[in-house]
Amino acid sequence: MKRTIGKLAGEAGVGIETIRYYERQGILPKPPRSGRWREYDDLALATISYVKQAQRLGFSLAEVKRLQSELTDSPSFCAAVRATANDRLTSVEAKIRDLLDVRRELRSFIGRCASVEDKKRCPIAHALLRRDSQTPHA
Amino acid sequence: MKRTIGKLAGEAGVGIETIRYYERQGILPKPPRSGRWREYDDLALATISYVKQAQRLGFSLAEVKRLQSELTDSPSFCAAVRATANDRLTSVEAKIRDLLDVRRELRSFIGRCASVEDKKRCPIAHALLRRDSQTPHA
DNA sequence: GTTGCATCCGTACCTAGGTACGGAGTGTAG
DNA sequence: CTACACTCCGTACCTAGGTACGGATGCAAC
Repeated sequence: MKRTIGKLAGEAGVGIETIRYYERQGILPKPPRSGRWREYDDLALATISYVKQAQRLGFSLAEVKRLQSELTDSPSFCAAVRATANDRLTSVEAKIRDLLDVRRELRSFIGRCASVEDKKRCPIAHALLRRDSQTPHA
Repeated sequence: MKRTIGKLAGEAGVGIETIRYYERQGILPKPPRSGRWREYDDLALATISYVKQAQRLGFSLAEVKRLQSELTDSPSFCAAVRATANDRLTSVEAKIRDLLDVRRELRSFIGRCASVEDKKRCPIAHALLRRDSQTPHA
């Protein structure tokens, strides 16, 4: 099935400008034209949905593009995909650890904060205070 | 203790340009000058370290700035800080859930991927494939 | 008394992933 | 035939948090 850019955008759930952007970035190939207009097939739709899936998993467009090159150039494409996914898994796990730390600190902070109602006794207040009086009518 | 911008930058572990940027953004007040040069006191150092701590917990500079205004304007500064921290906690928890999902999907993907060595049988390969042949010597 | 580092300021640039704009051409429905 | 929607292209703009540049000036040491 053939469709114009607007149809494809609707089916893929992205904006028209996004598709043209992917084409500029080399993520989507330049499609054939029917006269002036880009003409997309089902493969283009599948490509966009793979890109979106990859983004959801945290891959950048640059990584997607690199995998595309490896697909054509490298005999060990599957190994390259696994390596990329493993790298990503490692950084996701690091990020999870970070966020668990942040959660712990936030909870502790909220607990301490709840016990101080007077901002004059709050150390945060002192450090955040803007001393605009140092620059009067400036 | 008084120091110039370069000294302050060194003590706070940030760049000189970062301090001038914070000043432009209204995060740091305009300091007094000794002649041409900015002159910072210990409070400026404490402010930067609070900002850095806030950033580590995921607050944006805009949120830091908003809290500063509330500090001067609102009698319930402590409540505002707690509300901001609670919002942040909620979004951190959401992000943790997202990342746990992503981790699960990545692991499953890597497992499936490991069982396919031939890229001709890989569905990813088909969707990522660049069909550059459609635009020869362009 | 000059060498050399620090600082001044305004402005432009960077990443990532798009989004918006403007003016022109074109396909299609009524 | 005339609206009107759709598409074309290049280019500028957006967020967030800085970073870099360049020419001028000042301070301090040798």
